[in-house]
Amino acid sequence: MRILVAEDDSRLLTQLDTLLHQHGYSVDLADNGQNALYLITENPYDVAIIDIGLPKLDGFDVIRKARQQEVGCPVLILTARDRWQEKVEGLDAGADDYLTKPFHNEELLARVKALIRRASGQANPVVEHGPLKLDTVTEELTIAQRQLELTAYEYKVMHYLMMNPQKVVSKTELTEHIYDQDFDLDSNVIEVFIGRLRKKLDPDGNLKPIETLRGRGYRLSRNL
Amino acid sequence: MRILVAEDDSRLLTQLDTLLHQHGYSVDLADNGQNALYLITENPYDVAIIDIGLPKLDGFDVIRKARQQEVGCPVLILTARDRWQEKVEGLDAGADDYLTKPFHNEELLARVKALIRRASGQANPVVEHGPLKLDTVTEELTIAQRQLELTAYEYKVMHYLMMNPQKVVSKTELTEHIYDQDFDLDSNVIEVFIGRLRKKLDPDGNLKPIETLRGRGYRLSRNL
DNA sequence: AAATATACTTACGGGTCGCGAACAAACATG
DNA sequence: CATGTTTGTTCGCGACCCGTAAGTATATTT
Repeated sequence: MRILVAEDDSRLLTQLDTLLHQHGYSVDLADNGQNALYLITENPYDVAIIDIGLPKLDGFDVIRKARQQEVGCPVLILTARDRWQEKVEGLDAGADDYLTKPFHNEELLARVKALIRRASGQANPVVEHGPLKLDTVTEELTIAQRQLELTAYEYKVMHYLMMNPQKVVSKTELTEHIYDQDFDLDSNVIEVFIGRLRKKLDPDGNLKPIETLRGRGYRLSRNL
Repeated sequence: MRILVAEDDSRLLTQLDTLLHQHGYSVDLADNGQNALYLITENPYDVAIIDIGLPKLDGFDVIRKARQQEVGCPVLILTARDRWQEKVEGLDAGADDYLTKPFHNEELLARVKALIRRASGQANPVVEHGPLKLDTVTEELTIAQRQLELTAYEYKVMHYLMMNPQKVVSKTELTEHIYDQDFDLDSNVIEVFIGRLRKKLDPDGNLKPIETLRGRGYRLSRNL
């Protein structure tokens, strides 16, 4: 999952960067509104965290202009505690949630997770698809009661697939959501991870939980 | 489905080319207005994506002159962000939708898909014809609940036929919509694909879902 | 009925794409 | 700093898909 963070206080910016990285997100950063707007229109983020008091272009405008251009990604705004009225204006501008500074890391993470879930139409933190069960809180994947040990990136791939069942997910799409800005799109990492996942999910090779559609992408098998 | 892209920024042009190719469209390119106008009057595109700021002949003129010559194909115009007022003039000139640069790839694809659907009078992403059901999101075809595995080109042929039921579709028409400019029209690929489709759709040969009208083309059987 | 045109079938080659194995690099851990 | 794990690259093999071409069948015309 890929997140945009727009915040001008550089201390807080790096803090958010490391925090989100630690929790497995890919992060792009902006320290002013112009840049934030550019990034959010150019890349498919799963969440954007935007401070209201940004230089060059304030957070409200970033959101409004992004929404004008039909950017659908969930937006979480940050406001100073003594400016809580701003939350109303922010939500009007098209934000989805807000948080007043200062905040607990856990609080932020929880909101982010909630937004991602809501966006994918999953109210529940446990995503199921046939015998597959993915608990997004504990990051555990089980297949037919058998629990699997996934590495961080294996988890990311699986997570994205489970969030988009019944859909053909191209390798580019996966790459764009799992890595940040500058990553070589011609790499074959995705193929490698799909391979590793298949081996773990289905060592004997009779279930075929991940289907390949030549030239188009991957899809979770519907008959499991 | 075949698309014309008219854009003078060569970076963006190639980006659009690859993006659309990745998603299974045939693409013709123009980097100036004159060429764009020539191509759009000469070929049956399913969508045209036209930048307003084209050299030699601007996007407005391309659209106006094309409409004068009764070119009916849906047009999506691209405008710079700070020129978003142009959208009004563009829509007046005969465009069907607009998008401001920069934009999300996903956004563009969504618009293109919507235009194609709208043009064929299909509001719904699932096209049905008798026992045939084609989901344009997952690219899955089912016939009487039985799901078929189609290859990329088999899908394209089927898609075009389903978008034009009750109509005789000639081989040339199919070729023109499925391939781009330089493709040998004397080839018999279409016949081959029709054959492959028939075998998959109707292995026993009693339904005859695709009829041949000798000398004129093919049509989906109306009594299914 | 023969000749011709059109469509269908089949088989094959070229090329692309995806997969797996092995290796290298980056990172984490003690 | 040494060791083990995770991540990402390279490369060769194999499978699949596309398009061609040649031969066969079926319709249409003469």
